[in-house]
Amino acid sequence: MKWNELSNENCSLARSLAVIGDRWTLLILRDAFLRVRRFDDFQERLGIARRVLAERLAVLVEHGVFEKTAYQERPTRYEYRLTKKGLGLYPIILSLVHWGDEHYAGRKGPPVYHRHKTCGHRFRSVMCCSECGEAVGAKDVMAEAGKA
Amino acid sequence: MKWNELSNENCSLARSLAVIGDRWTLLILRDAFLRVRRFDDFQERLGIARRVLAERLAVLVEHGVFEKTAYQERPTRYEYRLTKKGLGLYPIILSLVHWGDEHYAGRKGPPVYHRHKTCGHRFRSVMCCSECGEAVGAKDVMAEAGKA
DNA sequence: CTCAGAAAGTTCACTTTTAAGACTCATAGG
DNA sequence: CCTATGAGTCTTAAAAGTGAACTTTCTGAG
Repeated sequence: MKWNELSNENCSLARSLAVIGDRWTLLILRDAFLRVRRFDDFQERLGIARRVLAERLAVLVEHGVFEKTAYQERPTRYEYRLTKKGLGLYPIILSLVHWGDEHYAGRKGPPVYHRHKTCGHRFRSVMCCSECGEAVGAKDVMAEAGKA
Repeated sequence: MKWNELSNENCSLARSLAVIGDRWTLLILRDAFLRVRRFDDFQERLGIARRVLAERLAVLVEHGVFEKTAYQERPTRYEYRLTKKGLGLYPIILSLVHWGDEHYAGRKGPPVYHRHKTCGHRFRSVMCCSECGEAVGAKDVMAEAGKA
């Protein structure tokens, strides 16, 4: 299978991966959630080849994950901001961070903590059921075929 | 940056990606959560090159995501089962599916629904705060440096 | 005016990774 | 013996990634 055929699969996971399931893309997104917005900042923080960064950003803009807007004229300079759709990726990012925290943090604990502004506590992300609000684990879920 | 240097980064997301952030790995895991366990079954369902599949499974076993156990002797045949650590990846998978459902499902709706056995309803995964239980969005979170 | 510098890319010449598909090996059944 | 099954390995060919230099459009300093 070629990478771009992935978006034709009848699977939401595959279709998500076609957009963000790339080595660099998730690191770009991580930095975006840390408010990095400019080409050179991404490039320098990640050490990514400029060609690859340009291509990934273009894909993400095309898919509406980032919005490319000028932050100054003369010379025109652009920045990349997460759209609403892009912000919707946060659970994915946070789940990845959380799994890494749990299994790969050293004795000093995880490199970053997350504080929930609303309640004021440091927290972990927990996956919950939209209907009953309880925490959900892999064993509590049954997959059912949809119409598509 | 080379891919294996990723695990040396002081970032939980990068360390997770070093293990599962690969094009194919998340598709393998998707199938694993659908109870696929054998080499040929993975290979056939995914259309992945056998060499790549063998290599990915080996990495995942090495990292304790899968456990490789013989399900018969003479000739010895193995199967790959998710460990507890592997089951912990479910939130990542489900978040990816959910984002795909939300943005790439056609008019027929998503290809797969998930039912919460405990409460009996079809549900979406919602990311919640471990402390107060409320739903958490990107804007509600503040990152704080840890000691590591 | 000229020169240096910034920001956001492009282009080029290679390396490294990935992948497709044939091939191997051990064993079982007929 | 012949074929089938499961779980891989091997060989090439194609795709992706890399680092360095180059481009374009301005600004500000000397």
